[in-house]
Amino acid sequence: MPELPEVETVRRGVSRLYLGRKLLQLSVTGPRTVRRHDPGLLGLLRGRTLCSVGRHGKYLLLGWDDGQVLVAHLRMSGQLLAAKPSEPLPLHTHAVLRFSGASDLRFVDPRTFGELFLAGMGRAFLPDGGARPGSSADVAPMAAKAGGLALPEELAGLGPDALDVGPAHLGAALAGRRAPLKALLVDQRVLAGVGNIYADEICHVARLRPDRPAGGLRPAELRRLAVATHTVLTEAIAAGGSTLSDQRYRDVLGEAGSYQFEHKVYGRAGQPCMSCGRPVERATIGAKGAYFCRRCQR
DNA sequence: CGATTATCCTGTGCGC
DNA sequence: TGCGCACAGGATAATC
Repeated sequence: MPELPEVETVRRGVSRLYLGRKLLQLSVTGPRTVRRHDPGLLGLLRGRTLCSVGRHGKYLLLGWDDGQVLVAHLRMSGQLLAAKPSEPLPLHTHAVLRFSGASDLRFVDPRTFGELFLAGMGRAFLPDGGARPGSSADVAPMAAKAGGLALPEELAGLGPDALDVGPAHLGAALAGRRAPLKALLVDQRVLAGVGNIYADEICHVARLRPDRPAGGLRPAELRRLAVATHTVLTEAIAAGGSTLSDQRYRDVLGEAGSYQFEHKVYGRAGQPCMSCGRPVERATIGAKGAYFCRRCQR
């Protein structure tokens, strides 16, 4: 469900409601939600004060006053919802953060693909207890920042945040690649934050077919792609993200987004293209549905 | 190595 | 109305 605009909307809500608040208790009931390390380690956060709320791509980074970072990913169906302790727990509530002077923050996730983990806690719990290949200090993530936080080592494989990429990065990352353009837009190692909805919307604004071989884009097309990426994501954030018909995505206060009303192609197969009127087509790229206009996008 | 697919889950909507 | 099936905003391990 949540892509960059939705996660950014959640980030702003968490920041507004919980920044500077002290965590009184963190309870985890879902066995799959904290799976990268011993769930009991989250007890280390008790008594800490939230001092930064960052984001890189679709990952939320909660920074605490002792330097710890709690990472959250909502995957397909996760939600972070503020609620008073007295309100009944929704089905599929897997974790509850209790704060001083604020509502509880609940992690609700029916499909259980989402996860929470404390950054930097993985190494000690690897079977061999040793260093992982490719994680040596000389290739450590350099100056990458996400809301003032250094990027945790677990996220070192991510590309730059999609709001930070320009034509130069895209040109270098797509050069020589034969995979469809859309497949690389949703590849988090290329750029972080774009998912299935926004890849289609970006391709439409850029007037590029999602099935174009990614390496074949000309300089002018790469510039359009970079501008479209920034424009679409920025406008989607301004609209509070996209809440589809299943109403699954909600911000921290339970409010729906409105960018779904501005979708040009996503989910609109057979309906007229907003630009030219030709019916929007649906193709399959990387086992996912891809929507585009054959006339407007080439 | 790069590109494709199979898998983890629950919920929903569609066709029959 | 009810049932079975396909599919869903993602990431990643396995396979070709």
